Amino acid sequence: MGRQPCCDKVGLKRGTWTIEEDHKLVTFILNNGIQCWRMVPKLAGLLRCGKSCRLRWINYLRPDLKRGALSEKEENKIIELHAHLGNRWSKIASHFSGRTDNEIKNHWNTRIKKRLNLLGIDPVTHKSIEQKEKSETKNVELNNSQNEQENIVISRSESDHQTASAEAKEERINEVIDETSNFINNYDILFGAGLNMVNCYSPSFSLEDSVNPSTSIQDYVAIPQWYFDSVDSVISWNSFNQLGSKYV
DNA sequence: AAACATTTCAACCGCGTCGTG
DNA sequence: TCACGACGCGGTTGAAATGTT
Repeated sequence: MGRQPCCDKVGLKRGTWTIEEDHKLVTFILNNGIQCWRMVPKLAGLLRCGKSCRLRWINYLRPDLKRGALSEKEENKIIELHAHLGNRWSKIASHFSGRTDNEIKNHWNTRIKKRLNLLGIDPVTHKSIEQKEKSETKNVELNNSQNEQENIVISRSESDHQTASAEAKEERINEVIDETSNFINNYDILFGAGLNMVNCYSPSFSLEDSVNPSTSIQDYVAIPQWYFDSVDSVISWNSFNQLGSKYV
């Protein structure tokens, strides 16, 4: 058989965590580490499922978490990374020490999306909204013209058909190249990061190619997290109590 | 001061992947 | 190889906080 079930959900507590629960979870993890999330709530004396404990620890209780709002520099880095990685929040978060995927995702959905929209950039495609609309119109026109061409081509010879189709493809490729270079120029002006977007479109592109040249690669690599020898070496309960004041 | 609207973000849900027996 | 279950991830929800009228 496979592994044992994570938890039976009957009788388990849900919703906002209390200070007491946080205290129990932090004490347990700092003293024992995490072998298996399924066992954590039982051993820590919590009426929560392992999944809930994991989430609480990762998103809120980890001692290495940064507190406070994301800086504009961090925001810009998120935007850059999102342009390459899309909604892969955990991948994006791995480029920031002390920030969680949930935090970045929330920040993206509540603030960055709006900021990009205000700047006239589509947050999904990272294209200029105006150009995106143009591009969509062009695509419709292109499809229509292709349909027309196809109707005409039916009566043409096979070789004529191939020529028309190749021309339409070439035209479309040129359009995409124009749109891409315009967008890259606009994006570079907006964020001024020296972002080498051209490389994004090359087959050999890697994330290392795209980073700001003034930033070392190490800045983009998440520091390995929380290896604990003892509770006292990492966090004191005085500092934890300060965190706890958030709830009062 | 109260009522209502909007924003924020912690927590949950469901799914895909991977490990185990 | 298969079935089962833990884990991790991304999308979504809803309560609390904040802003506006």
